[in-house]
This record gives sequence, C-alpha cells and structure tokens, in this order.
Amino acid sequence: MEDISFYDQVYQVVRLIPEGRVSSYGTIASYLGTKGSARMVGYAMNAADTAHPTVPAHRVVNRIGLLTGKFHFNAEDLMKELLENEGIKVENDQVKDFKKLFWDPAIELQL
DNA sequence: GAGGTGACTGCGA
DNA sequence: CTCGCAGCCACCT
Repeated sequence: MEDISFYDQVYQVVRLIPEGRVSSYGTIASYLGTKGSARMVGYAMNAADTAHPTVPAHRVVNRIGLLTGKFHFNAEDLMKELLENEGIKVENDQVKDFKKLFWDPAIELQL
C-alpha cells in the first residue's frame, strides 16, 4: 500500500467513482490526506492515460463542476461526450446538477 | 541537488 | 458581483 505512488492512490479513488457521478480534485485530495493539494490530484490525472487500467478522468472536475481538464484529453469534446454517455448533462464545459451528481468518497464509502 | 510547473482552492479587495 | 494572489506538494528537466 505504501509502495504505490501518489498517482496510483489517485487512480484507485477515481476508479471508484460510480458511473454517472462526478467528483472534485480537492475532495479526492482531502480523502487521500493531501488536502490543500488539489493540484497534485489534477497533476496525477495528467498521467492518467499512462495508468492501467484506464482511469475515468472525465468524472473528475474542479469544485464547481467545470471541465477544466478537457484540453488534456485527446479531443476537447471527448470529455463532454464521455460524461453525456454516462447520463451526465454538460453545458458550456460545466456539469449540470453537479451538486446532485457530486460523489464524495469520504461519504459514499463510509458505509 | 535545485528550480520550475501545474487537470485546484480559498480568501481578500 | 468579478478579478487577483498566495499556498499547496509530487514530478520533470
């Protein structure tokens, strides 16, 4: 558990995000204990495509549900399509009903 | 070994 | 209300 890199920890949490749900960098960072360092989570996502299996990075957005990392995908619209493909409504690079679709590991996994 | 970077966040003006 | 600044820490050059 301690041998894995910080990136892998992020990947595991992101992979736990249910389909049709989204989470934020700061929330994941806080869950990993690196709260305050949401940048690290986002930075880890930069190498998400190098992770195996693939990481649903499209389910991770900033705290307001904005698709800040869409430009890091192969195509800018790819992130939006992936989200909509899971039933998540996206408008103007922002997740609709983000507050309802929000997935917090500290709450959802506490059961 | 040191410096720079960044898919963020929160607070102040 | 909007805009700007500083903190945060792992990875890359």
